[in-house]
Amino acid sequence: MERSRVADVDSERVTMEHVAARAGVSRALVSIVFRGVAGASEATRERVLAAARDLDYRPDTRASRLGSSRTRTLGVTFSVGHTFHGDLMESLYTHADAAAYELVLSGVTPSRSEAAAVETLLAERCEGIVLLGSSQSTAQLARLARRLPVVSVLRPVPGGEVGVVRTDDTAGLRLAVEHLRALGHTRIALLDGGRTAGAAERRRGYRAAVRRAPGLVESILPGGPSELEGAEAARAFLAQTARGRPTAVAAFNDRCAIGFVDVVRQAGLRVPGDVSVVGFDDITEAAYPHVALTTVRQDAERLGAEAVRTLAERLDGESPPGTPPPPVVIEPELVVRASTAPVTRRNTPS
Amino acid sequence: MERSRVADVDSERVTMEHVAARAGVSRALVSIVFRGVAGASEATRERVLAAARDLDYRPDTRASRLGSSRTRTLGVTFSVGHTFHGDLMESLYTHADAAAYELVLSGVTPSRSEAAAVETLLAERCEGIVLLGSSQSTAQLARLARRLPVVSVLRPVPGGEVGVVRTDDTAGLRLAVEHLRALGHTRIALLDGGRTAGAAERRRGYRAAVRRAPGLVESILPGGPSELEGAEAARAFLAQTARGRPTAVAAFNDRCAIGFVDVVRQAGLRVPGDVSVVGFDDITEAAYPHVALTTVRQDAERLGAEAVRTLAERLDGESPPGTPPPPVVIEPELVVRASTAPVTRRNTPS
DNA sequence: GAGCCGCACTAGAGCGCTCTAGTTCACATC
DNA sequence: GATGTGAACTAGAGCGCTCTAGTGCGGCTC
Repeated sequence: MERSRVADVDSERVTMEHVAARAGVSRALVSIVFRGVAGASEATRERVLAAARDLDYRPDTRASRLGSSRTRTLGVTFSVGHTFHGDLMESLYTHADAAAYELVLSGVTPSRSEAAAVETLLAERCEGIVLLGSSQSTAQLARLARRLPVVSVLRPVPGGEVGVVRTDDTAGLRLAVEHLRALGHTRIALLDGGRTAGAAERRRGYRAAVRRAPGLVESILPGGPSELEGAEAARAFLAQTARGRPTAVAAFNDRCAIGFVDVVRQAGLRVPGDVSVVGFDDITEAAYPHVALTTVRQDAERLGAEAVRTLAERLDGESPPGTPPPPVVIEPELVVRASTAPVTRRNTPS
Repeated sequence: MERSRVADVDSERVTMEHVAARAGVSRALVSIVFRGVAGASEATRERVLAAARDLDYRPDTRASRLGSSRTRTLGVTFSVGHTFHGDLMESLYTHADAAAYELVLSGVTPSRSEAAAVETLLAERCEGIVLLGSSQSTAQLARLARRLPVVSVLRPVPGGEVGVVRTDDTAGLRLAVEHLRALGHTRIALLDGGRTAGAAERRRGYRAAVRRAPGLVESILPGGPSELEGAEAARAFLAQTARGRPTAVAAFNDRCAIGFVDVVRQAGLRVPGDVSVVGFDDITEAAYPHVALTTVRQDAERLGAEAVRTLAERLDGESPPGTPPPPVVIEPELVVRASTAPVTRRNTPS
C-alpha cells in the first residue's frame, strides 16, 4: 500500500538519467552542463538544457551535495520576525550567492532554541555557520567552533575561537553621546539593553563617553530590545521630577527608542523639544517620516558581506585553516534625523 | 591540492559505518536505531547510541533523505523580518515536528523573489510547500500546485487547485465595523491595504458591513502593509475638515494602524478620544500597554496548524490524492483594547 | 604515416544513508 | 529430533548525483 503509492511518486520523478536519455548523452555530461564546468561543446550544452526544460528537470540538491566532496552550504540561525535580521539576511543571500554558496536557514523561535537550530544545520552538513545575534554561551560557541567555522554576527564572543563580525558598539554609543553633548545636553541617559547581544559594549561606550566629557552626568535606565522595554523606561523617566530628568536619551536600539518616544509623547512631552532621543541600528522604520529617528546606523549590508567573506575565505582555503580570522569590527555612522535638537531653556529649567 | 584538503575533511567525517564498528553491529542496525523503528533490542539500542555519542555522530540528513523514498520535508517561503510571519513560523515548526516532517525555509527579500525561493525548495525535493502571504499570480500558483501539494497561508487563491488556509478577512472587517458602530460611530473609514495579500477581502468586508448598516458612510483612504502607509493615510485624514472627518478608522493591519495613530497623536488628536482605531492581525506589539490597539486577531497558531495538517493529510495519503482540500477559513476574533471608545460630542460636532 | 595533443564525451565507483530480503539463533511444539 | 516461529541482526542493492580515469577522434607536426 505504502509502497505502491511511493512507487507512483517514483515514476514521476525525473532524474539526470532521463535528461541524458532525451539529449542522447551520458549522465556525466548532463552533470557537466548543470555544474557549469568545462567539458561540453556549446551545441551539446544547449541540447541538454533543452531536454531538461522539456522535462521540467532540476538537479536534486540532496544528491549533488552528497556526491560532491563539498556541500558549499552555509547555515544561518536567526530570529524569525526580527526586523534587523531581515535586513542582514538580504545581504547574506546576495553575498553567499556571489561566493557560490547556498544558504540553509534555521529559525529560532520562543519554542525552538538556538541549540536546536544549530543541530539541524550540522545534520545538513553545512560547511560553516552564521549566527545572527547568538544567545549561546561563550563555551557553547567555542565548542561549536571546534567542529566547523562559525561566525557570530552582532554578538561579540571573547576567546578568539569564534569568528566575529559586528558593529563597534562602543564607538556607536560614543557617537550618540557626543552628538547630544554637541547639542548642549549634559544630562544624557542610557536606556540599557540588559543581556541582549551587544548591550554590554554599548553600556561601556556610554560610560566611557560620559566620563570623558566634563560636566556630563551618568544615568542608566533599565531597557531592552523591544518597544515594550522602551515604554517601561519612559515611565521610569517620567516618574522623575521634571527638573532632575535627563534632557536627552541614548537608547539600546531603535525599537526601544521608538517605545520610549511613544510614551513620553503620550505624556505630553515633545521630542525633540523636551527630550532628544537617539536610537541604534537604523531599522527601516527609523527612516519613516513620522518617526524620523536620529540613530546610530549599523551597516547590515557590510555585516552580511563580511560574515560570508570570513567563512568563504576559510572554507576556500584562502586563509590559514585552524586559526579563526580576527574579529571584523565595522564602524557605525550617526544618522541625524528629527528626534534630536539643541537643549533649550525649556528642558533645562535652571 | 584541492583534493588533498578535501581528503583531510573526509578523514574527520564520522559516518554510520564508524558508529556501527564501534558498537560492533552492522550499519543497518545503526540506521534502525536512529530512525527509531522496531528491530533492535534495548541493549543494542543503548550501545549504538552510546557509540554515537562518543563519536559525536549525527545522521546526515542529505543522505537519509536520498536513501529513503520520502523526504518528509515541507518547504516554507516567507518574508524575512516580517513580524506576523515570525508568529506563523513558530506554529509551523511545532506542528511539522509533531507530524514528523522537517521544515526547509526559503526567505523572500527585496532582491530574492518568491519564485526563486520556491525554486530552491523544489530542488531540495520538498514534498509540499507552504507559502506565507504569497504574491505570485494565480496562474503561477496553479502551475506549482500541479507539481506538488501547495498551501497558501493568508492569501486566498481562486480556482481550487491550491490549498488555502486563511482568516476570514471579510468577517474580520465586519467585526471591526460592527464594533465601531456599536460604539456609536457612523463615519467609519477604511485604511485600505492596496494589493497586499488579503486586502481585497477586507475591503469587501468593510463595504458590506457599511452598506448593511443604515446610516453608515463609506470612506476609503489609501493605505498599505506598513506604518509608512498608515502615516500617509493619517495625513490625508488630517487634511479633511474636522467636521467632515470620520470618527473611527478600521485599518488594513496593525502596523498600518500604528503608523496612523502615531501621526494623528502627533497632530494633537486623541486616540480614542477624537478618533477610534481598529487594527488587524494582533501582532505582538498591538498588546504592548502603550499601544493597546483594539484589533481583529488572526490566530497564528491555528493558521500554522492547519497549513501543516492540510499538507500532511495529502502526503500521508489520508485524503484523496489529486483533489486539493477545500479552503480552510478561520474565524477571526475581535480583541478590544484601548484604541476604541464610544463616540462623543467632541468628535461629532453636530 | 607515425606520433601526439586536446577536446568532447563515457564508464563506473563512490557519497552516506534506507530498506528489502534475507540469515541466524534461541525457544517452543509435536 | 524435526519443524516452526519470531526477534535480532546483516548483506547488498539502490537513491541521484559527482568526479576520476579513462576512450575516441579530428587535426596537427615532422
